[in-house]
Amino acid sequence: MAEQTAKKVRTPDRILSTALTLFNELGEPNVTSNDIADEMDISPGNLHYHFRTKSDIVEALFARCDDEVSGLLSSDRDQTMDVERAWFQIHVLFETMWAFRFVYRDIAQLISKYPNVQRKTARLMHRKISVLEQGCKAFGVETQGGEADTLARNMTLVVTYWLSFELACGVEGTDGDRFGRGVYQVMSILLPYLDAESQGILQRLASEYT
Amino acid sequence: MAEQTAKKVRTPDRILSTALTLFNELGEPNVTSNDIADEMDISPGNLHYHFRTKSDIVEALFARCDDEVSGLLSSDRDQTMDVERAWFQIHVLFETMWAFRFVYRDIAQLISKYPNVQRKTARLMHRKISVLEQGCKAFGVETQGGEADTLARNMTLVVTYWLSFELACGVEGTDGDRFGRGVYQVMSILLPYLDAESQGILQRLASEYT
DNA sequence: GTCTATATTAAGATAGAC
DNA sequence: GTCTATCTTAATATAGAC
Repeated sequence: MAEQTAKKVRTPDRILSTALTLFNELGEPNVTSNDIADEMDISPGNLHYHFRTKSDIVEALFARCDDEVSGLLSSDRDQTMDVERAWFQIHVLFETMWAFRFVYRDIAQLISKYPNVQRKTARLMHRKISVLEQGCKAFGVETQGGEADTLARNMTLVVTYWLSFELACGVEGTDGDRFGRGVYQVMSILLPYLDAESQGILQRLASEYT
Repeated sequence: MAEQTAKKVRTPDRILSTALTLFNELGEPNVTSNDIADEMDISPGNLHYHFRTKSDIVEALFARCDDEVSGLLSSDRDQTMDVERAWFQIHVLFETMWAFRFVYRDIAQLISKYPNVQRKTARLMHRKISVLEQGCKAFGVETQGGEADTLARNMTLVVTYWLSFELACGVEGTDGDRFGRGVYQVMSILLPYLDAESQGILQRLASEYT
């Protein structure tokens, strides 16, 4: 044990982080298990010793992604809500999704191949909607007539597919501050429902971050 | 020629329509050229005679999809705009996208595999944004400060990814009137910017179609 | 135009030595 | 734990007969 901690990063972890890098860069379907082994300078046999199949790697990474996003959704629930906090939380969400962007890019493909992904994704989507609906209500959006639900669905959709959308539009991969635009795009759905002061804060944040 | 029109549908067309059905049902990456041949009860060799590669089939279908959506975007530009017309046009857009849903489901994958798809998709996205921006302006959304642009981007995003979103949420495939919700979801972004009368019409349409 | 039969390639998985 | 070498399978592409 003491020896293990002293040693370099364990091979299983290196496999996962190398796979994540390649998946993000090239798309999961375009990366073979041999590509991963090559990139790490280990043999395919060795890779197979740690993860019997490529599916195991994908599912491990997906589970990690699901955990991290899930964690973000459950934090700070009893805090008071204001525009700055919302901006910040959505920004953090984007950072995490960026770290696992292959998941969101190829989600349909992953869903059709892995039953676990299908289940967890549906669950997470509904949690996102519900968290954002609470957020909308905290900003005073009407609760009767389902307006908060409609808004929350749109916000969830924009959060989830913003990176895919930029890819489809052919936006260059300036990974630096690419999230500002996305955060604003999400928050702008809420804009007409905010009071004048909050609107001002949102506009200020937008001009600072884009 | 006269003989051809008398005959049954030509094989190349049957290949395309069978491929489209299977791609939509199972996802393009999960359908092999042999699956297509099997489904049609022709031999793989015969299929290959008409389309040298599977890529050729995919690109032909994508081009057709691009053409149809493109056509919808350029129609009726000088007509006056009202809520009912907008609703109808977005509904037609959904129907076409539904007919080619494999394209939108696996767009990232297609983009990374086919350079043509990348180019055409980026172009189409920008046209969508621009058409919807004109629409927003026709409904009186402020043109200074880029509000119309922000709204149009969100609407484009929701139009484009609504079907993927429902898939990810685990919504059952009730292909009947599944578009009403989507159309409302798109139009709801515009809702706060409409005058009272238009808002009423939109709400009526929403309750009729969902 | 359509078939049968076969070749090519590449991904994924395994066996056994070190 | 790691390697080399090999096997299986499946997708795709081709050749040549009818």
